[in-house]
Amino acid sequence: MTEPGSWFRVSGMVRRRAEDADETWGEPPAAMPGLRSGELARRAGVSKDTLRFYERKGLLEPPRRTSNNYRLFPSEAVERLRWIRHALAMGFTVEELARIAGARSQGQFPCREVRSLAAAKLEAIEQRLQQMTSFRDALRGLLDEWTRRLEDTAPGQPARLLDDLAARGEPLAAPAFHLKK
Amino acid sequence: MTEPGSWFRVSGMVRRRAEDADETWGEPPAAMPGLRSGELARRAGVSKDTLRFYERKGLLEPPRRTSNNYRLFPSEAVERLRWIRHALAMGFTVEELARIAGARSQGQFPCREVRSLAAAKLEAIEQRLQQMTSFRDALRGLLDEWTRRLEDTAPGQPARLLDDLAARGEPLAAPAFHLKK
DNA sequence: CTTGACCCTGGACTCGGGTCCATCGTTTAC
DNA sequence: GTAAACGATGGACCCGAGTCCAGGGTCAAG
Repeated sequence: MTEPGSWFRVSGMVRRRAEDADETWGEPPAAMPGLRSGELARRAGVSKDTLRFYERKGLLEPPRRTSNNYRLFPSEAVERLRWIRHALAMGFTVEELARIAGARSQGQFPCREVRSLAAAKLEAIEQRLQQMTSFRDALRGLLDEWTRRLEDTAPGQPARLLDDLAARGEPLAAPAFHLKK
Repeated sequence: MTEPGSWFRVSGMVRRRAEDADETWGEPPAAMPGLRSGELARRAGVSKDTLRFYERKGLLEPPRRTSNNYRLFPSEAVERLRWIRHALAMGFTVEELARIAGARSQGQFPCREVRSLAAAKLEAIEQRLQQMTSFRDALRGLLDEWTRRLEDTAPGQPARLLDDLAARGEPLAAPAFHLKK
């Protein structure tokens, strides 16, 4: 179509500004004005779809586009994604991060909110830890007993292990944590 | 619309069998042949929908029906639901329970499987606990630091708390646990 | 005859954090 | 000129454990 190196877009659309010099294929140049999605995805260790997802959710602000509508992320986006991933790992939700990111892009620095959010997470996690710990203890006890019982039971015979569960009073713990996949 | 073929309700009603004597309203009679869904749901502390759900999933075996197609559960179902709830709380999945229940209704007693499943759960939980614990420690440390930093920062000024996250190496912990709802 | 309490059904919806897909456009290499 | 490799898009789909809904049937009492 148009020759590489000096290409105009048919009607109007004048490209060929110095900045765009690197909007071309090949190696990611050192002083490139930005990263395309694939590149960013690779560097940040997430999928391109995830990038789009974050963008939709307002967690990543819409990057500028090259003339052919490709996303061109600033290289800081890599860092941004790092903290997104850390924060998610911390238990922040995408929505919370979106709020923070939103405030930040409004020029605010919602650090106090961030901190109180984090404090709340800590709280939640402590609680969860307690639950899980007592749950683990109960489970461990149960297992020990089952093991003993199985030793006394001929193979193929019922040991009715599960009935022990029903025998206990309330459920061991609230089913409040999801073991993920 | 009287589903054809299911429990043939021909032109006349085939009611009035001795067993159906109690299929009537009012108090749950003492020696009733079974519980209707609402009653069971209430006694077991789950919703009727949940009962249907468990039934669909093979976790509860299909109860017999009264002549008007109402479910009539044996009263042991209450116990059954107790262990279901306990087991779910333990981290068993519905599917696992369905397998166990299936084996059991085949006349097998998969106690050893049950135990090893439980052992796996314990394992998973221990792991999760470790993750969460180290995560909590990191988060706590971060919070402390943030607090200190905020004290040194004028209100409205950036403290860039989140940047700390990105500064760290790998994500604090795998985002492997869901904090539920 | 109506009201209200109870029951049935299949299928859609929920939540969170993405993933997958079909279909399309753009650029480079053979 | 044509395939390969990248990019874009909206929308459907996934997991798990249920919940909710619309549209019906059944029964006793007033």
